Parts: sequence; C-alpha cells; structure tokens
Amino acid sequence: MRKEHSTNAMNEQFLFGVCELNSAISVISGRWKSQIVYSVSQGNNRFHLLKKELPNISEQVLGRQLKELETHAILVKKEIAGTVPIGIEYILTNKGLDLVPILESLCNWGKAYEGKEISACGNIFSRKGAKRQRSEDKSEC
Amino acid sequence: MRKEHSTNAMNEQFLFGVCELNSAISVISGRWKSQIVYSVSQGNNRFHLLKKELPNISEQVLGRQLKELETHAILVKKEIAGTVPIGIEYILTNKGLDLVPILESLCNWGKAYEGKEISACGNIFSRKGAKRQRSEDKSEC
DNA sequence: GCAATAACGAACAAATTTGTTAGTCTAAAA
DNA sequence: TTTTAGACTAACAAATTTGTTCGTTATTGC
Repeated sequence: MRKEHSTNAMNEQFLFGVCELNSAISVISGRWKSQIVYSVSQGNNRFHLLKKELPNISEQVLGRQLKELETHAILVKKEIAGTVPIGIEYILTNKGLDLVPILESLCNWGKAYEGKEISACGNIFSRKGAKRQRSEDKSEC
Repeated sequence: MRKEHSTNAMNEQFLFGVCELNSAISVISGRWKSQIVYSVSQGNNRFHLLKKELPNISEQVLGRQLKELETHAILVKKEIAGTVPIGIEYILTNKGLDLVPILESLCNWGKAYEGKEISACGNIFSRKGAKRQRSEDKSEC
C-alpha cells in the first residue's frame, strides 16, 4: 500500500506538478510494462500470447501489470464475442496508440548508443557540425 | 547492492535483451532523473542551481542521481576553469542531448491525455478519421 | 576563529516494487 | 472424473529504490 504522506510519495507528487513528463514516465516505467504495450501493439493482444512472448513473467505479475496499464487508460479489455469460456483481448486506447511511436524513438535512441555506457565521453563537443548518422533504423524493436 | 542472480535482476536482463527500449527506459526512470536531464538542458547545470529548482531533493540524493546519469553517459562533469574552490558544471553528452526531444514528446503525450486516467475509454475507436487536436503545444515543460 | 557555501560519499533505514504461493471459475478433453 | 487452458485476485516475502544522518574538503565572509 502507498503511504500517501511519505517523503517519497510527496516528492513524486511534486514532480508530477512540475511537468507531465514525470507522470508520463511513471506510467511506463514498471518492469515489463512498455514491453507489454509494444507487444500488444504488434498483435500479441491476448493473455496467453503475452505469456508466450515473455516466458519469464508469472501470470500473477502479468495480470497486475495489465491492470495497471488499464488504470492508466493505456489499454482496455474487451471480451471476444461468441467464445466459451469468454476470451479476452487487450486493445490499446488512443492514449496507448500515441505512446507507441515514442517508445520506438526510445528504442532507437537506446540502440544508437548501445554499449557506450561510461565510455562515450570522448569529445562531448564532437556533435558540433557532425552529421548524425543513425544507420538505417531498422526498428526490430 | 544488486543481487545479480535474483529473479528480478534476471528478468531485467531478459528484457534488456528483448529490446533496447527496456534498457532505455530503465536509464531514465529513476525518481528526479528525467527532470534533472531536462533542467540541465535548460541551463540549470550546476549542483546548487538544481537544488534551487528541486527544493525537495536532498543533496545526497541529487548527487547520487547525477552520478547515475554520468554512469549512463547522459551527462559529464566539467570543472569550471579559474574558480576557487573549483566549481563544477554538468554538461549533456550527445546521448543526453538526443534524449531531450524524446522527453519533450513524452511530456506532450502526458499533457494531451492529462486527467484522463480511468475514464478515457469512451469509444476507443473514436480515433478513426478524427483529427487529432493537440491544442498548441506550448511545451512549458 | 567560526559559520557558510559548493559538492559530494558511506551506511543505514523506510518505502515501494517485483516475485511467489495458494486459490478461483468455466468448460472442454482424456 | 481428473486434468488442462485461459484469466485472473489476494496476501505475503524478497529485492530494490529512495530518503536520512553524519562526515569531508577548501575557501571566503564576518
């Protein structure tokens, strides 16, 4: 349960007030969450399909993350008509759909600087006048 | 300390392997972190300036978050020549600079759907043919 | 001489997130 | 009739993140 008046919770609220950036990030930052959004956008929109794609996730955790995404209106559940027992599909809302291209740019950003953790500090000004090469974003993400 | 072989740590590694999206998000998702990146990009690039902008953060936490951002090569420290005692500036690397526009789009995404948590599920298909109105992104973020 | 400012590091404690164990419900298959 | 699949929820435990307390270094202002 949330402590509502802990320093931590209050700092979170403070940041939410500073800029929507912070609430946006808190929505997508749980473990598995953005990967689930991406998978659903690719058509893996059933509970069991997600389980197959994320073999290490437990059903309980998957259910919880899906519910949280639902709470933030990233996706909605929909019963599939005429199935017995009733099957359930997950569908991205507009909000969720609008998120996908942002996740893709994050993915490309990550790939562009892959493996350049502590090193990349060579000449931090090298960017001046440098053509940014992004080498054929293939977005296998 | 990290447990390296906990289920949690292994799941994290698994996700990092699935797509760079996941490592990208883990880099920016700590409390204060993306706000710090944004603030630095706006010119608040000194320890004391950040403290002023984020009055609720403790110096120790600020120092820790800055160090983590440095570890991920989002920013670098630079001593300001000719100051006594030596002043320190934080400068975004190329990696950090490339991140800023993505943070801005996250911010705009957050603003576009502000306050539409559980509600926004009206007609999830309303997007079809609907002009997306984004009402003059003023990006005060 | 004593406090204040800029910039932190280490160790510990509190809060929060993630994972685990156990259990539910329905219907078709073995 | 017992098992299996699909879709979960609740409660508890382990792991991780965030915040707190104390300490450091060096110099300028009072």
